[in-house]
Amino acid sequence: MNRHLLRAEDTEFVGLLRACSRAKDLRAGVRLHAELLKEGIPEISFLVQDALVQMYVKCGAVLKAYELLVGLRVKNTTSWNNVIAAFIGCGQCPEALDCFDQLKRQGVPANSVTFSCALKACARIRAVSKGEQIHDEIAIQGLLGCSIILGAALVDMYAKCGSLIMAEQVLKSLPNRNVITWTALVSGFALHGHGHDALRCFELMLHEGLSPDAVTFVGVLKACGNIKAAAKGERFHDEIIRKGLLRGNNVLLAALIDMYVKCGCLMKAWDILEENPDSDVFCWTSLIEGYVEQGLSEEALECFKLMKQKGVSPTTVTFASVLKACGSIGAVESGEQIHEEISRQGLLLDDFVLGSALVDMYVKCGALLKAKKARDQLPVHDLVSWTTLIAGYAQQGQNQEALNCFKQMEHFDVSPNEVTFTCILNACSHSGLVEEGEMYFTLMYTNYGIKPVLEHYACMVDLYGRAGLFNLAISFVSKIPFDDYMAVWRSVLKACEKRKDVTIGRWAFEHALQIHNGDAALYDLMSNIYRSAGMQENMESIEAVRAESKSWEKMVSF
DNA sequence: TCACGGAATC
Repeated sequence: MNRHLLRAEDTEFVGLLRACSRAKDLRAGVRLHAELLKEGIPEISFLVQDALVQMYVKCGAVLKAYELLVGLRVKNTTSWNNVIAAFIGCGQCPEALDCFDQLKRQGVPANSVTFSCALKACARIRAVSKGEQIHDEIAIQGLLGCSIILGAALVDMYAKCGSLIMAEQVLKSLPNRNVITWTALVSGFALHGHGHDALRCFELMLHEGLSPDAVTFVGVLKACGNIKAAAKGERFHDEIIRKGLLRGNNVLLAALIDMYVKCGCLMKAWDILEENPDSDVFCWTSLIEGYVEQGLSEEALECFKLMKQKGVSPTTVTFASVLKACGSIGAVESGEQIHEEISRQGLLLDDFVLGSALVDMYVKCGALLKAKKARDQLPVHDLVSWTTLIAGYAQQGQNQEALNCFKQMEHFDVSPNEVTFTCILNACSHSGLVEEGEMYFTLMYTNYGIKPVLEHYACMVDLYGRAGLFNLAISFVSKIPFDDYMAVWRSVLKACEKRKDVTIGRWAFEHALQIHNGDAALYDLMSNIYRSAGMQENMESIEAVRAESKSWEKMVSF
C-alpha cells in the first residue's frame, strides 16, 4: 500500500500542485494531474490527493474537484471538507449537503469542520430540519465542547432559519461563546424583524464583557431600523465613529444609512451618503427606497439620476424601486426609459420580480395596454405577473378584463393565491357583481384550499356596501370568525382610501363608530380618505370630531 | 478546509 508512504515524487507533486493553486493556474494543474495518471501509480497518497482536490477548488473548478474525489477509491475527510466548502462558496448548497451525505454513507468520519460547513449550507438555504439532524449528530459526538466555531455555526443556522428560541437556547447552553456567537443571534433576531429581541441580546452580550465588532453593529443597526429607534441608532452611529469602524467598510456604511432611512430620517441618511466616497449601490438604493416609501417619488427619481451620474450602476433592486416611484406619480415616460434600460441589460430574462414590478408600473400609470404588452414579453408568466395584471384591470375599473384574465390564468395552469383573490373580489365589488363575488369567495376555499383572511372579508363587506346591500354587509361582518371585527372595518376603510371612495368610506366609518366608539384609528382612516379625495374641509371637521370625542373620553375616565 | 454583516416585488 504505497499510498501511505511518502515518496520523493509525492513531495514534488504536492509542491507543484500548491504552486498551481496559488497562481490559480488550472491548465498547469490539469497537466500535472495527467502526468500523475500517466505514471500509473495505482493509489495516490492522501497528501497528493488533498493537494489535487485543493488545486481544482482554488482554480474555481469545483465540479472537477468533486468528480475527481468521487472517482478516488479511498477518500479522506479533508478532501471532502474542501469540496463541501467550495460548493458553498459558489452558492451550490444542495450539492454541498449532498456531499455531506455521501461522506457519511462512505463511512468517512466527519469532523467539526465538516459539520460547520454543513450547517452553513443549511443556514443559507433555510433547511432547518436537515440542520436539526446535524445538530443531533454533533450532540452525540459531543463536539460542541471543543469547537467554538461549530457552536457559532449552529446558532447561526437556527437563527437564519427563524428558529430563534432554539438559537438562543443553544447559545446559552454552549460552554464557550464569543462575540461571533452572539452576533449570529443578534443578527438572526434583526433579520426576522424582532428588533427588541436583537437589542436585548446585544445587552446580554455586553453583560458578558464582550465587545461588539463591525458585524455586530450591522445587526443592531438593522434592529433599530426595524423598530424605528432613531435615537438608539444614533448612539450606535457615534460609537462606530469613535471606534473608526466605518472606514473602508461598505456593509456597515450601508447598514447605517439604511437604519436612518427606515427611521424616516432621510436628510441624515442623505448627508452620510453624500459625505462618504465609499457609498455604493446599496447605500443609494436604500435612500431611493426611503424616498419612495415616504411618497417622495420625484426625489427618488432625482436620486436615481444622481447615482448614475456618480458612476454607480443600478441593480435589479434599484430598478424595482424607481419603477415603483414612476408608478406612484404616473411618470410613464420615465418608466419607459427605465424599461428600455432594463431590457438592454437583459435583466428581465431571469428576474421575475423585476418583470412584475415593470407590469405594475404601467398598471399604476393607467397604461393597461403597455402593461399587457410588457407582461406578454416576459419570458415566464408567473403567479405574480398574472396577479399584477388582474389588480391593474381591477384598479382601472376594467373588471370584466380582470375576470377574463383570471380565467386565462387558470387555463395556463397557474394557481391563484390569496392576493389574486383579493384582486378578483375587488373587481367583482367594482362591477357590482354580487353573485360572482360570493361565488369566488366560496370557490377560493373549496377549489383552492385558500382560507379567507381579513382582506377577503373586507372585500366582501365592500362588495355588499357598494351594491347598497347594507344589511347583508352588516350580517356578513357578524358572521366573520374573527375576534377583531374592527380589523375588518379598518381594512374596508383602508381600501376606500386607496380608491378615494368617500361614499363607502363614510358608511363604513359611521358603522364602525357605532360598534366601537373609542377607536382612534377610525378617525385617522376617515381623515385619510378625505385627504385622498382632496376634501380638505371634511378632513378638518373629522379631526374636530375626534378632538371632541377625546375630551369626552377623558371625562369618562375621571 | 470551518463561525457573525447590506437594499426588495402583489
